[in-house]
Amino acid sequence: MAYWLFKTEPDTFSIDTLKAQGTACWEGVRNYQARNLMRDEVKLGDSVFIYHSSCKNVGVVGIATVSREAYPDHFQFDPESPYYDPKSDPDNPRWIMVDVTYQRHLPLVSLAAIKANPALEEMVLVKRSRLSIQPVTEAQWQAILTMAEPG
DNA sequence: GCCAACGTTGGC
DNA sequence: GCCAACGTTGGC
Repeated sequence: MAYWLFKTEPDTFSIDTLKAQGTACWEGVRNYQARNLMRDEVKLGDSVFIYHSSCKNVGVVGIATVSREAYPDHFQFDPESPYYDPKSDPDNPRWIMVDVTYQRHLPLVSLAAIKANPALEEMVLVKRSRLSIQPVTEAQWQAILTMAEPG
């Protein structure tokens, strides 16, 4: 069982949207390193922190689980989609997605709080913030849970 | 809106 | 394969 952090811009897709949908496909990942993680390492039943980026309150806002492993992201073939990729071959799709299922909200654990916690200084979020699909260690997972729900 | 970090593209 | 130009991410 592995742990992950998935970033989303809440103006486009928030934890509340995920809660309303229950299960949602995580489309639009267009970065090779993030794609490779989803393709090779994100497994059914893994736990995921949902992280809101590019908004007023950036940070971890909830938990989901992986409910379907990698399959082609059909938006790459849709010219109307912002995720359209004309260079992707339908016989060999370049981009994939996974499905996630809502578990629960957490009280916001802000990026500033994460950066201020010495136990989290090795987090990918802190060291290499731009990756949109990130591995989280069990220790990091527990540390953030404790920050969200002390005691 | 600014801008630093960093990923991608394309000429050579 | 190098690297400059360019585009995107994302915090602030």
